Amino acid sequence: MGRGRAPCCEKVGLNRGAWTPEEDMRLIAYIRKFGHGNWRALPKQAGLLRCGKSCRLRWINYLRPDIKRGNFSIEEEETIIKLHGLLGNKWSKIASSLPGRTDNEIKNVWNTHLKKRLKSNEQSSSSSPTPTIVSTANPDQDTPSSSSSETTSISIPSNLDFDDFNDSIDEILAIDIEPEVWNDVIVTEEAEAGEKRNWLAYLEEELGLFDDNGAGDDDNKMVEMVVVGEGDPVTSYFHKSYSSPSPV
DNA sequence: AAGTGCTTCAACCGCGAGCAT
DNA sequence: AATGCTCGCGGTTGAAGCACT
Repeated sequence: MGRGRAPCCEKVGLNRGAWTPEEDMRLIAYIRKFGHGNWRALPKQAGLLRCGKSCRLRWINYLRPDIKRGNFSIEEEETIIKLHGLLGNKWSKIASSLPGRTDNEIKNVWNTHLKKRLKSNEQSSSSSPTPTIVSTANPDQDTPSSSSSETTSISIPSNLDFDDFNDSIDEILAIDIEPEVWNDVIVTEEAEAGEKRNWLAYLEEELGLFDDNGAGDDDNKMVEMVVVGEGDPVTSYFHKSYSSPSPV
């Protein structure tokens, strides 16, 4: 308090809401090349119409390479429950004990799954002689069972080789680009990379990502910007964003 | 098939902490 | 010591997807 909170950004003229694949690509590419010394200055330098806070959040929670995507294992859930019992809503502290997991993700898991489960367990334990606290209701998979989209990730075919695409990104990154001209480089050169077209065709065919009713160029561009490399943040993005292949 | 309600989770908001000046 | 600035955290929101009717 009394420390004069500066507005995180001028909100006018900045994008808000869901990140587009192109924005993700810009952010990833910029951070891979220049790092993120100053979040406030980053979006301008990277040519992003986002506030620094938004960039930071996107990177931390979603794009950084060491993010572990996918559902939480039983062990992870047990850890969360234990640590929450000790620490309360100290999500970042809890997250530090779960490598690859973010505070935001843990918070969501707690609020959507674990809290409810504990509650129902408490209720059932008061009426049942066998109180079992922690465990997912779905032992067949390492996901908490609940409704709908528990299985949000698809399994990428093992023969997919992301390295090719990653190489082209590396080539781009090897070019000494002034941040001011970053815009043009990303959008033109990279978008023209021929091998990406092959990737797209391959992915669409293999994964049935799109129905062919003319989803439009934008949708195609989505995938184009999304597939980067195994273990790469964008692959994680891919998992999330295209988790429910539409039946072809 | 369409409508409605529920669930999930990515993203936003506001605040406090901590560092620099 | 006071002030300004950035970063990180935790709470909350709302769009999208899903299940149910």
